[in-house]
Amino acid sequence: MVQVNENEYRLKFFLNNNYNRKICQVCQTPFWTKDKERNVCADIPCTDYYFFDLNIKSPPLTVREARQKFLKFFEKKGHTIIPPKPVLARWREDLYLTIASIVDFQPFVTSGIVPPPANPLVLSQPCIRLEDVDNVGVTFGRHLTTFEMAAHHAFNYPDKQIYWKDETVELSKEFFVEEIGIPEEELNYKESWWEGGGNAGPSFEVTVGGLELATLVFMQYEIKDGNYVPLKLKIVDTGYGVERIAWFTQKTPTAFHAIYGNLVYTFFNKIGAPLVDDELLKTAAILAGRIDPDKPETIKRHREEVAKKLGLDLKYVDQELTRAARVFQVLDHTKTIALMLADGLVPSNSGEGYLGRLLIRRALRVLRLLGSDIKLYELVKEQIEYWKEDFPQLLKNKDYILDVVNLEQERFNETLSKISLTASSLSRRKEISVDDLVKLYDSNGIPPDLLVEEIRKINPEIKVEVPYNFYGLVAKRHQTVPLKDTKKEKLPKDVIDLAENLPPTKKLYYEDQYKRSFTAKVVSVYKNYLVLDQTTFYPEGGGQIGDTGIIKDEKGNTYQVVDTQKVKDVIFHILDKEPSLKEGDEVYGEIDWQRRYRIMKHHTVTHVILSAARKVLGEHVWQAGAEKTPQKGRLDITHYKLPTEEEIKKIEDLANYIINDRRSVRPLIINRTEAEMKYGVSIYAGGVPEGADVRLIEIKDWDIEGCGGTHLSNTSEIGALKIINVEKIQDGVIRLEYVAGDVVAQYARQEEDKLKEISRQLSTSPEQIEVRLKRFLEEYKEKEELLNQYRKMMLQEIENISKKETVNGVTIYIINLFDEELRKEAMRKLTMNQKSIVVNISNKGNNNVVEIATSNDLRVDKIIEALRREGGKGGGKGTYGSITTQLNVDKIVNTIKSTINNGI
RNA sequence: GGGCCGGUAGCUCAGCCUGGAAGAGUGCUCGGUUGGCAUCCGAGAGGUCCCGGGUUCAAAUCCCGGCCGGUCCA
Repeated sequence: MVQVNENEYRLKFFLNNNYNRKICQVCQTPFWTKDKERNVCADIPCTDYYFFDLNIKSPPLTVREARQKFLKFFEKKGHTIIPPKPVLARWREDLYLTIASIVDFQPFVTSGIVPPPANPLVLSQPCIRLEDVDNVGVTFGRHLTTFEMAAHHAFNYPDKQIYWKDETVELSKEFFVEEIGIPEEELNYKESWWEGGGNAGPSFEVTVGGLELATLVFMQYEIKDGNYVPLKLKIVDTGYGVERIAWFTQKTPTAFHAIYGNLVYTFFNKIGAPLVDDELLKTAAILAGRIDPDKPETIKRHREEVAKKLGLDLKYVDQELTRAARVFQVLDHTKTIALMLADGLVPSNSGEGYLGRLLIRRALRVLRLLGSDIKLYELVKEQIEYWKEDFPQLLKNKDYILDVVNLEQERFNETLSKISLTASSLSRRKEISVDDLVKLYDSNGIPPDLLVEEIRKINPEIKVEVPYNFYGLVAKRHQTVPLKDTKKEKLPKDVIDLAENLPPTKKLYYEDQYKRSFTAKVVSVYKNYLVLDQTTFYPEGGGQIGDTGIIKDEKGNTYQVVDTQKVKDVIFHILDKEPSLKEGDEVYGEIDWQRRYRIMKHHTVTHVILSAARKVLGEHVWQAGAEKTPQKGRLDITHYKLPTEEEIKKIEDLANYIINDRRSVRPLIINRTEAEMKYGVSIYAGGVPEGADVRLIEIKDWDIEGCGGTHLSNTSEIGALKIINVEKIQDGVIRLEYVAGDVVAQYARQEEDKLKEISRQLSTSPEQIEVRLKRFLEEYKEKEELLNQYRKMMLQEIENISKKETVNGVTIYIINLFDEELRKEAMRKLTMNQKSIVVNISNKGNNNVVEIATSNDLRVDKIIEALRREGGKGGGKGTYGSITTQLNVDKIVNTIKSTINNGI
């Protein structure tokens, strides 16, 4: 940690209100309090939870009430309430999940590029953090995967100060004292330091009765090369734990009771787990601060302490708390699952989607350990019911959520079905190592606890143990040096460097998307890369490939533009050869319009299809990638199963309806914050653009999304759409390929040509191709049967066909069969009788390949050895061998005979 | 984004480490047993060992590349 100047924390507010700076006797952290007697920071693990014993004025608050109280209070204090963002941070390219309220404003607001939606503002942001997923339940509410972070933010610009440290601390004091009714002496402001996302600053943790109720962060530094550089934009970033406030006021046995109310009992009931005594749970919760998640043995100790304090049998306590912890874990996970899916997460085996699958599988595993056969979706349904007013998106996407949970359960069952097979094969061993368990879990997803349970059923004696830190060991297997992001650049490095010093190119294709030609001045020429002051050549971006065309100079030279690329705002025309141009020359440019127009059709139709897919498949559909070329369009969408043919037809029909409905298409450029507030984060489906303003493409009453591409001005120009291919490219991602406009005709022609070619090869007409093919296949089968009959005949006669000699009581058959199938059968048949050897000699290039088989009372070894001595190469084992040799047939046979003569 | 595991008969898989004739169970077909079913007995059909390349006299097996599936981690 950095050496922090003490004055950062020495606020006027503290000094004027008789707060004292103390040092915690346990953790040595300085903190501020009005209580002269206090010498511990009132935070776990320096103390146990003792807020149960505090007298506060507030009535018990549910999560919703706590949230409302917070929002209303800060609204009263001049803050504007803004709505929360989704739990999936899709406006961020470096994060999957919304882990804090400040994430909503990164990176564009926090870096000062765009203003916040209001200033100061207040919100309650549902967040998801999976770091502590292993600790949920066993700490009885200390750790959760989802929580609401209530926050008031103030953005202080050099020319516009809102408020800073004193006001922030005072606001928090007023909220806690006046609204929650906490005696001011119980408030503690722990000095702390916060760092994240390249920023840093001092912070206070507000602790009361063992609970950290809020953190107040003052973002005032940027970390540059290890140094702290003061920020121009100083941000008040606070985070109040809504669930903690609810628990604090309700004083229920555990935080789960406070968050979920009656749902706790519903879950115990539905899962079929007997309830656990409240007094036992409360004691466990009070002492939960003593658990150190990094030291699994502390969980064991925690239970011993609970048992001791209540004078109960440890085995009983352990059993009861284990059961309760598991039910709590299911409670927590099912809420998080519902929230993730409601915001459009599609479970997958990698990327964002895996986070959903992970939680679903953890929940399913725990249900199994609880011995419950309830369907997970029934529990998720309860969560939707419980939270529907707080998070309306749950109800809106209920069908999708339940459908996915059900499907995921089925998939997990398939994985689990491997357990019994694995268990029975492992149970024969005496001992199973932890390493084996880790490998099985890592590679095959077999949960160790379930596996061991199964193995013990077969073999109770076996030595096997699942260590407490099992999942830590799994994580260790994955610790590797992170590879540098090897982004594929479309331009060589020297060209990219060149762009650094060039002015941005004026984008004529935005002024008029239909513009085909233009004149411009040369800004820079490097090899065959040409930069102009303005251009109508569209550079590759947003999935739309770069334009091609021609550029002419005043001397009458014509250059082909083979591709167009950009580096930031500098556009490079890539020419077919190095031009004889210099800075300042005037040139004329013209894009290949036929090509570009097709690209535009494929681009606009992509937007039409995306919305059609959302309408048909569900709101969760998100663009995972796209490419538009003159030949076809390609759109990758997130969806949890391969769409049926019916669904694809519906999408196609719907899109064609919009095309025929002549919808206007127009670009609009608006401020990013305004765009987000108005249209939501779905405008980022195609990626997150840079800059303060975003360019949106609006198809009237149909679709709106951020896009930098060139578009038609009306959907009717698309003409027609045909989806030509649908495939699953990875778990949770479906690829659609399609053609539009006159390319549909081209595509039809291609298919027609293929059909004609096939017909030609089958010597028939396209009309009769099916009948012809059927006949053809029948004939093929008949021929094969015929061949088999001949083989059988040959086999029956094999003794007569082969050359037969007897040496030293051993019968030698010499054959020469090139049909491999027949040869093998023949060799088998002839070696059925004892004391027989079959030799097949066939020619291969200049060599003879000798295959030797014997009846099972003989061995080939000596013969092989003899032939090797004569220069052959090869080997064999038991009753079969083969060797390649230059010897002629007679020599081979003689060698074999003499070997047998000498005793085999 | 990265790691690991897998792809062999319709299905479930063994064989691969240590290269040498493609296997088991189940299902299927036929026959026997039975009043019929289950069971049992016997026979048979069924294979691009994922694809491509390399090493080798010889590749399901070893090496490299690709495709597909599973799984875990971030």
